[in-house]
Amino acid sequence: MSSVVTGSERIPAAERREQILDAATRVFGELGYAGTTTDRVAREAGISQPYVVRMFGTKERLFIEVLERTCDRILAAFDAAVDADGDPRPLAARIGAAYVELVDTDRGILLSLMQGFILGHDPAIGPVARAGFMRLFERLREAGFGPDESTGFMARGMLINTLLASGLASSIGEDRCVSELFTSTFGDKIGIVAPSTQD
Amino acid sequence: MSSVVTGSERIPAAERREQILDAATRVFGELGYAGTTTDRVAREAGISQPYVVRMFGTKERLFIEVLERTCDRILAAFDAAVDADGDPRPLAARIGAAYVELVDTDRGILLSLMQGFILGHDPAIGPVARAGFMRLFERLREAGFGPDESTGFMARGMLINTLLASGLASSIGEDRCVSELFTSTFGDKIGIVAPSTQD
DNA sequence: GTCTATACTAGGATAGAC
DNA sequence: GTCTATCCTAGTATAGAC
Repeated sequence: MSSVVTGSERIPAAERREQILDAATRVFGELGYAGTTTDRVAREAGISQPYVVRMFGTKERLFIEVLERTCDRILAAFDAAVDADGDPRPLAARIGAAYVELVDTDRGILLSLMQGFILGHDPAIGPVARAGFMRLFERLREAGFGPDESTGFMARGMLINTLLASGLASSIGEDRCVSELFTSTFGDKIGIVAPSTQD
Repeated sequence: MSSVVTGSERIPAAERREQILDAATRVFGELGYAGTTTDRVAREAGISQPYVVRMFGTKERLFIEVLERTCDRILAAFDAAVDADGDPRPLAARIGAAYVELVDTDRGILLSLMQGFILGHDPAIGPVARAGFMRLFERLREAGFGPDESTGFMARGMLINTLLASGLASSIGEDRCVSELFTSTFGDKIGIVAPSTQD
């Protein structure tokens, strides 16, 4: 659950920055770059719209910061999975699980990254998104996976992102085919995405 | 190569409709729903902005029509691959190749569909996008593929869409890792996405 | 560090002529 | 069937007070 900010006390800039980035990650993930307004981000962060702009210069720069932070976090999750010696599962299973668990921790991370990827045309954002994508791929290669296996990982990741973004998860249980699809995609981790009954 | 319309003679509504849908498919695919302006679509179709709105009512409806048409075309390509008795390759290879070849025919199709998937939050567009996604999945199931295999197909499709949208294709040859990734993703069909040398 | 007020532009949609 | 003119809202960004 992401902490929803309410008031607007006078707090250190660095901390406010993080709050804004958290809010922006959620909103960009849901509405995309063009669909997001700085005002919406501001309200979710509990501050005024001009302050968001003041702090990041432009909406574009805000998005780029979100993208980079997002990518860093996924890499950190990969690294943690690689270094988890206590875990008896094979490396591939650990990294896969780490990615799926990010959905639970903060799905804005995966969604905003996905939004960045499909913005390749944009002269400022495109290069950042492409670099992020390749950093993820390269990290898999460095972890010892071959080209095909790494590509397979990325493919499954893109499917996960798309399923989350599309909102299909809420039809699990209603539609037999959707259930099949999610079971194949998430395996025993399906509980993370399946909506609770009292929705 | 998509035919770029220039003039604006008086032509039958049905034909104009198709021109607009073609243009809209391209533009939505590149810029996303929120990022696309009806004016841009109009200019690409060689007509005035109000006429686009006049013909489709709202930008939202235009996008929904694009989405549905797009989905129909992909299903048609799948069906053609299933029914291709002359082709000696196994069914899985034929369907995979059919999807990749759509990139060549009209990459706007894949991109605009992807843009729809990512818009699940939208109350009007979300349901259409989800239905489209499931139609594709179900068609694979009907063609005889199991849940896991069908899911694998969708995953590879989402990766292809993401790679196209991100614009990474233009770095093939420049970056060793990018080349690896594209070779793994597109196999011997890589020529379709690789940019020609005199770019 | 944070706000209010506001300037300015873009863009969807409508009216109505031809 | 298609255009021009235009309305109106939304949204980024700036100025400047507190």
